[in-house]
Amino acid sequence: MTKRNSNPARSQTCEAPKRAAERIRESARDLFYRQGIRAVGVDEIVTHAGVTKPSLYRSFPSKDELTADYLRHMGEEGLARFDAIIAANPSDPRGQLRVWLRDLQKKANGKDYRGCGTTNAAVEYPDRGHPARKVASDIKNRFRTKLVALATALGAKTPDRLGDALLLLFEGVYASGQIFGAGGPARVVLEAADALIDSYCSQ
Amino acid sequence: MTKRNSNPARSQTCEAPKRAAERIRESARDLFYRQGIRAVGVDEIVTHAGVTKPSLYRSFPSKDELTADYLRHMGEEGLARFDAIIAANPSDPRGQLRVWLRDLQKKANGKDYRGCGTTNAAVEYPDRGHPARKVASDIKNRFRTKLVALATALGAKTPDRLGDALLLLFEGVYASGQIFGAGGPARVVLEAADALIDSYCSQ
DNA sequence: AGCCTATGTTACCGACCGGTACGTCGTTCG
DNA sequence: CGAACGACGTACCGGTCGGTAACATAGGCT
Repeated sequence: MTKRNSNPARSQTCEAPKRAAERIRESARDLFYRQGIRAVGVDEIVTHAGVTKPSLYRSFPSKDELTADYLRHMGEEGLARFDAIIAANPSDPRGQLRVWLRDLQKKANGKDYRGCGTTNAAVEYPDRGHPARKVASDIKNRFRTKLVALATALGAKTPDRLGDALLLLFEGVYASGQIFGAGGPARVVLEAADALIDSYCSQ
Repeated sequence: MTKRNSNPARSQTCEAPKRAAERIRESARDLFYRQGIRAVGVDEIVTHAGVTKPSLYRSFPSKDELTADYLRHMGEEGLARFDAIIAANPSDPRGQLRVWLRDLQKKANGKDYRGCGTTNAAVEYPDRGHPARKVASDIKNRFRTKLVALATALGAKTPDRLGDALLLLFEGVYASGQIFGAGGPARVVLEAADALIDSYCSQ
């Protein structure tokens, strides 16, 4: 039996869907990221969440839409984290990037690192009409824009190109991190980024 | 291994009745690469190949093994292509890399580019015990070694690190190519590689 | 009280999944 | 010739997939 929660603060103003939907979101996020989206069935999700299938389909129209929701949440969170690091180190763009990269590198060295969930979703759903793929593309485009802004702050001669070069590095860490694990190519990302910055900012 | 049983008297060339196994291989490669492995069922493969399911299971013990075979063939081919470019431009390592990169870039600009099938397979099969994943890891390790050799030829101070930096770039092109399509970050890979080489080779 | 909303319970659907038992055909060769 | 053999197809299996219908229950609200 699932334990019943006694939630005294029951306001209808925000987030009326109290438990089930959120538990499903968390479970889906966990399972989708670790095992891949197509590899996880809805039965596994509801079991992991301690709810039942109808509860899932009351909150989400389909598995595809649940997937899109998963990507949306994770993507917005990632972009917000990026912004937070930017805000925490004002007027030091190189330091901002370093913090972000070191953080990424640390995660990429984790035993069960699985790369970027957004990129992975794009791999699993190549069809550009798929709801999950649309969200993934949106997130990636916005990240690309942020990197161009960062490259501008870094003083690049061609910021859009430095931003793209850095994006290549990021995607490289995502992929190689999950393929090679600790000790993989991701170990050089800091110095590689420095090399790119120096090259694009020198005159 | 498939049994060698071609009859010399019967076949003028291995042409007219293309063997079922080979048709299956080709179809699997086509479908797996374009749509993803988990997205393609064995029924779709045999239909596309114009054969029937038992023919598949006579040549391959399981879908997982067919997948491993697909990755093995594609990977060996890719590594051989790399070697061929190296051999075609002796004593010009930078030129070798440029040829390889320009070729990759051209493919990455294709309308339905889907990145590296090996990387994609690793994304779809995170379990390191899976036969497909094992093949993928092997191919990637060998590619990494080749890049270190190239970095050595380029005269890098720390060839293993330049090789890894270049590998990050490659994986970046694979991922961003299929996400952003033409006009994506892959457009800067040539100059980014040059920047990395210069940095790692300068003293 | 009586409703409303969110959830659980059970049972079910058709489609598709990977995989197989077994029959058939055509060639080869004693 | 005709038996043996290797290549292939027909038909089918049990399980799982995403998704749904119908009904029960429990608690908060007016």
